[in-house]
Amino acid sequence: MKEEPPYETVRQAFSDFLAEKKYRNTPERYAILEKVYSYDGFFDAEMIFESLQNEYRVSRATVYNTLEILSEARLIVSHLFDNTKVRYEKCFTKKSHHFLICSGCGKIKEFSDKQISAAIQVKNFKGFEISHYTLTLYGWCNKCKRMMKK
Amino acid sequence: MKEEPPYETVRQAFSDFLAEKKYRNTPERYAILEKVYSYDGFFDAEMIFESLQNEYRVSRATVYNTLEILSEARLIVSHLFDNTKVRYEKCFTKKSHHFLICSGCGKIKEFSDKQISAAIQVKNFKGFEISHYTLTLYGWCNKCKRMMKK
DNA sequence: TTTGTTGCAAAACGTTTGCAGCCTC
DNA sequence: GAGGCTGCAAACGTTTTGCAACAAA
Repeated sequence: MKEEPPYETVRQAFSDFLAEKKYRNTPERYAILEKVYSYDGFFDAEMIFESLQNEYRVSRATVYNTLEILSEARLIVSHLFDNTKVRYEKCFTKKSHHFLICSGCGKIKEFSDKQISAAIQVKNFKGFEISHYTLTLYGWCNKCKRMMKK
Repeated sequence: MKEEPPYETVRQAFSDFLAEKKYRNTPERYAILEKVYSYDGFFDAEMIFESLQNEYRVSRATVYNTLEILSEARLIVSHLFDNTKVRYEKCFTKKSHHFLICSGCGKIKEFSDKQISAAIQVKNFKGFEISHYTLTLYGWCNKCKRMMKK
């Protein structure tokens, strides 16, 4: 599941993306990219904002703006598991995201499955070019299933 | 894609669910169920609240509470396509929801695919019982793809 | 020099909560 | 009668906005 490229590659990809889109190179954007890539699991806008406070002066507005750009660049993906806030994870070029969510305790587990990926990749939509996808399975873990029966 | 049961069946299923969970039968809950099942596409909490105002006195709190119960009962499914609000659709016993979303214009299209469904149903997670799932494919429709290149 | 980007603070938005009173069971 | 459920309005937390100042190109 871990095939992370060296940070320099990520930074270069971001730089290329900014150039291509004619967006400006600002130190804030690179500071946020670096922070973002220091997380291994999910993170949200507030986490990035807070943890940058000690090292760099950035506003919330810029954090939100930059996370948007990083999503466009597909260097991160956003997930809306519940309605409380947007959560992100770095993804570089990863195209597929598979989750298992327990409706009882809300625990989120990532998984991967070659059969499923293959079935999805094979599908061809005319007039639509797929960039990435998310599959979310909802259900009940054993622990919650037991509790439900009581 | 339309295999909708008669409304009486839905109402009965709801009534059974309430009984099973020892939730009370209130007129508000049935009024909301009826309104919910009058929509063919997506709806949100505010839409239900507003359109009930003319016929019935219900509070927003009750609408939110009832939509939660209807989700538990799996008579509706909730979707978080963007971070603005929760959207619902009736679903009765439908287990799978497949969407195509254009990252340019945000248009959402539903589709179905037997191969993909089969690959997912076949998967067996020990210690986890799947109730339903959502597959969301992101990409670019032709129109937006063209605009992007300019 | 132009104008995209920033920080700041206020505002917006959907949703949740606390509480007194109501109505199922 | 007990307590789950209701309406109401205020509160909440995340995200967006407006604007003046700044700095990348």
